[in-house]
Amino acid sequence: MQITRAAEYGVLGLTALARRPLGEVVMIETLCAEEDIPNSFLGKILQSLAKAGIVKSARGSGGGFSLARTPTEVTALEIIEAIEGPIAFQRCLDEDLGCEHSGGCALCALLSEAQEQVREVFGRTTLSDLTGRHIPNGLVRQARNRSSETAAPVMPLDPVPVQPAPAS
Amino acid sequence: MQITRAAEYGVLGLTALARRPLGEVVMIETLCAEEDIPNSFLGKILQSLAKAGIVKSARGSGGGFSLARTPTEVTALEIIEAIEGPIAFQRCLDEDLGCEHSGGCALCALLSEAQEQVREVFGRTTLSDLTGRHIPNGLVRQARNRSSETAAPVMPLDPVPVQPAPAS
DNA sequence: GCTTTTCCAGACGAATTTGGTCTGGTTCGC
DNA sequence: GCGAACCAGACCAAATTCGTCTGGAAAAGC
Ligand code: SF4
Ligand code: SF4
Repeated sequence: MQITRAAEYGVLGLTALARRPLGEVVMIETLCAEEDIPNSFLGKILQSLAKAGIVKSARGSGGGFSLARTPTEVTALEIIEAIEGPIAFQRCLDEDLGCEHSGGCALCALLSEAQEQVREVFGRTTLSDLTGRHIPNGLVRQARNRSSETAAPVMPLDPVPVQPAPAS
Repeated sequence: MQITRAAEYGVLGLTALARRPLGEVVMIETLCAEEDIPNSFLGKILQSLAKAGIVKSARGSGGGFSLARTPTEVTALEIIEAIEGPIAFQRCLDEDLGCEHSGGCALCALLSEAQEQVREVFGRTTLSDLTGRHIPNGLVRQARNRSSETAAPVMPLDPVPVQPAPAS
């Protein structure tokens, strides 16, 4: 009953991208550093996202990834399903597999209801919503490392030095 | 992003039990036949349910399992969490593991919201709700087998011969 | 007290999924 | 042409899932 790491990294990676002006091209390595994601893994994840038309990729020197749409028009549901495939709580709710009992199965009905709730929550949350209230995980870790050098054991999480919102 | 088979079988097994008068003792084998569940697997699942105080077990000849509470007082959430452990969409939402970024992580907030929705749906559905609208999977399979002998390809799912609701 | 029947506890293991890495390409800018 | 970057897929280790199996232990009946 967990979201996979791939989906988690995918969403986080996109917030890193969405934090920038629309259309800016960024290398995988940069995104990984900002959100603390294993480098080559994010590469693979972004490929799925590119196929789904959420990001655009540019090869060659000066290349990287950029958002294909504005962050307000990309939902978390799209991102997650692009990476993990359709959300399905059981095989009966998966289009491909199915279950012969699904007609009269009470559990199937219950799971279907729960699943719809999840899709609703993910579906109404856009990438820009997420980016707005997100503190880049990489920054958090850096701050923690610095403070441990200077002996303070717990980091107070001061006002965060995120880049100012794009004036749009 | 799936409910495990164990949880599925657990819920189905309990509907089989709840279909009977409260307190009736039934053997694993009988329950398995009714809902089409691998025999020894259900044994293990029922052990967790017994530890959680949802069913009572009786050893020896004439033994088996019985519900420890009325079906109206057992929620699907209890059943599922007794089997799978607490529902947690990510490590940050799991009490034991946790994640150091959880403070400022937007994804964590989103997953938390989705997860609460699921818990709400499961929490308000009782075992008696489920039993009420459930057609035992074993019966469905038997009917299918019979109809395939007599050549009818699709089974119409007639009014089902489930035992009448306990007059209570 | 012996036997039969049932659950109990946990070891065991095959299959699948997850969480990545690596390699050999391909495409682009220069 | 060269180097920087993505691309496609093979590959792999670890974890999890989905069970089975075995040797008990308790209860009932004789
Ligand atoms: S929940 Fe019911 S319908 Fe869905 S897979 Fe399980 S048995 Fe089949
Ligand atoms: S969602 Fe955010 S807080 Fe939760 S585990 Fe992932 S990084 Fe940590």
